Amino acid sequence: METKPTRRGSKQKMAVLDATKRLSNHPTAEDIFFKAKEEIVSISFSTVYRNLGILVKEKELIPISGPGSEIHYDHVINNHCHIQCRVCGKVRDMNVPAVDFSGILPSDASGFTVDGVCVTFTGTCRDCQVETDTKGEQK
Amino acid sequence: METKPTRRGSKQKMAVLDATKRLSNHPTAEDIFFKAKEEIVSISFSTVYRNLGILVKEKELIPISGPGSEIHYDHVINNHCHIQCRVCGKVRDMNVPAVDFSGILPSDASGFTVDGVCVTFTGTCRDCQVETDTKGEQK
DNA sequence: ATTCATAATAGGAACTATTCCTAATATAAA
DNA sequence: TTTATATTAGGAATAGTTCCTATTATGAAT
Ligand SMILES: [Mn+2]
Ligand SMILES: [Mn+2]
Ligand SMILES: [Zn+2]
Ligand SMILES: [Zn+2]
Repeated sequence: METKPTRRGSKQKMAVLDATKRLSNHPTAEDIFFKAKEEIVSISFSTVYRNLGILVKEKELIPISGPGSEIHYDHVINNHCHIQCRVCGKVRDMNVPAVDFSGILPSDASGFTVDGVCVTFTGTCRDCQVETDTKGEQK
Repeated sequence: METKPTRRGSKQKMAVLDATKRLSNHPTAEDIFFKAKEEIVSISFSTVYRNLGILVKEKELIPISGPGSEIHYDHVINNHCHIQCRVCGKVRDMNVPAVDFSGILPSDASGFTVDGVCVTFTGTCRDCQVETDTKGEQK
């Protein structure tokens, strides 16, 4: 039996993946929407969200959720750590070794089976450190 | 100059903290609301949220945000790790050493100053492992 | 005790990120 | 070309949280 020769990525789906890769700094769905719009002016928010969900399932992207309400997306899918600014919400990579969860037993994990780990540091980015009078709103 | 002898905790604030402690398993705002309601029948969601915010600022509680949309609260405020069920969203403690972030330099952190770290494993809790026919909806 | 200023509350509206729904359109197979 | 299905754009709905406001509780000063 063949693996079904199902439809390849649609133009929109590819635009979403491309936009995420070109933005590269852990963009939000909104960031991705506007970047993808540069390629496909008619693309909708709905389509971006749907394809982000698909791309996460296909392990082309990783979702990063932190203290802020928005989900950020990462096209670098290996296990690494992030830091998020408490003030402006921006997410960057952390240059520290990632936590290894391969040896964890269910007994360590309250009976859960473990399939991943997300290490997110919190702090203040350089832009937001410059006093609170210029309010840090940049991405 | 004295530290202002400001108002102690209100009845509602204490009820919120108490409810969180008695629930103990990383309850959500909604869980806390219903538990606090057992003590103060008139308490409102608004009051629960406001006091949760205050208690977090006062470091009486820690907020835990993960893949699911809801914030969970922990009255155990030392630095430890959690695991969240992908299916039902429940949060439990992880019996593994917490990540130490005290020695991290700004150079490791893309120029951020670091003030905390949140290590959240993901997986499937025991209740949600029993096939997908009994859909795992319990807390 | 009464007055006063202020802190906190209950209730509900507003907000926001995300998901869901639907009719229209694009695509690939037959 | 016809048909079946996948995907889309757009907008409505949802859900968790925050914000607003009139009312009530509290403690200090009189
Ligand atoms: Mn990354
Ligand atoms: Mn805990
Ligand atoms: Zn910042
Ligand atoms: Zn579960």
